[in-house]
Amino acid sequence: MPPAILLMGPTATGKTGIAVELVQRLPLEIISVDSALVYRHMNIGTAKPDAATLAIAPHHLIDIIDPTERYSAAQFRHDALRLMADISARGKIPLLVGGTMLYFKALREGLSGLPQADTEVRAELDARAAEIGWPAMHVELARVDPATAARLKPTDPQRIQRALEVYELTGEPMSLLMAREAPEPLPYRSLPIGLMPSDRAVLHQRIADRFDAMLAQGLIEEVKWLRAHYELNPLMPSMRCVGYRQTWQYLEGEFDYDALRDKGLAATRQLAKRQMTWLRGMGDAVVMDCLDERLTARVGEAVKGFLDL
RNA sequence: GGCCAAGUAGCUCAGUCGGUAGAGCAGAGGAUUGAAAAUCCUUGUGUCGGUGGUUCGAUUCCGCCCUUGGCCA
Repeated sequence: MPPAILLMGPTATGKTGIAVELVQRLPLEIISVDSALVYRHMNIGTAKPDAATLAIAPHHLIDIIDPTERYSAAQFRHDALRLMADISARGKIPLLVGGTMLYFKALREGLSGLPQADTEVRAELDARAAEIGWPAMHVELARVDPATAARLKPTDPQRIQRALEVYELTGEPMSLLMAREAPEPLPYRSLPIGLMPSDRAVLHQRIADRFDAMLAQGLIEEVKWLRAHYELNPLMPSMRCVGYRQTWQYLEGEFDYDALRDKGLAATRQLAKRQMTWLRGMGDAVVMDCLDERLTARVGEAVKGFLDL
């Protein structure tokens, strides 16, 4: 199996910097594993690498859709596998870098053969839920797919909707479809590296500094621009991204500038925490301290060792 | 200097007609299969500003002091 490097870590741990270093020294090509970097014109709030950086270190899967569109873990896996095959065929090694842990999981473990999202079915389910409420929808799910209903909380609208959607689309319970055939694991020999901060407070400080920098660089202007150029609404995945959601609310007058900062910071910290929970659950990852001064060198060593260079 | 109001969990506050107190937010831990930077679950002992007094018992009532805001000088 061809080799691949996976560099995973929470937000604000310096993943991009390391990837840019590595790609200049080793025969690697970067694939972004990030559900927010896929959006065009969402640059400041996503901490997207700038044009100069991208010129030195091109990233695949950045700027591939408009903010009115949606992406998914399945779409990512499909795109990433295609790119990885191309890169390997070119004699290079794919370096997957990012913080969207579900995408990493989907890539590594595969996904079941389920139908993709269907806008119409979702709209119907939303309309019905607006009438009877999600707990009642959960009861309905229990009738057609008891196993999935038992696994889901009546308070989790997103997953209840997905399970009902799968049933609507296929006539079969999601739990059955998922049990029917095992997902296909990643056909690559991979080195998973996970970045974690040895001191949470330092990460929180970095997050604060970075969010302040985003505000100074014009995050609010960026969101205004997006609203002026696209038909957006606050329920779209792009506008639910950390920073964008809070800025949207600020622009709607829901709270003032200080609250925007506080809520933006809290949302970023919570994101980092969830990313770390994922990482702890990935037992096979080589964990490195992102606060280590020699981190880049250590990652370089690990990669070279793995590739036998 | 005088009068008034407020001082309770990291923050914003509720409450106890006297029996040592609870929400939201934040924080922490967890889940996670086509929205995942999403969605959801679990988690709250803190000299109730300080100090005297009344009382079987005070964070709650009374006195004094301190701090903060406002008004008057």
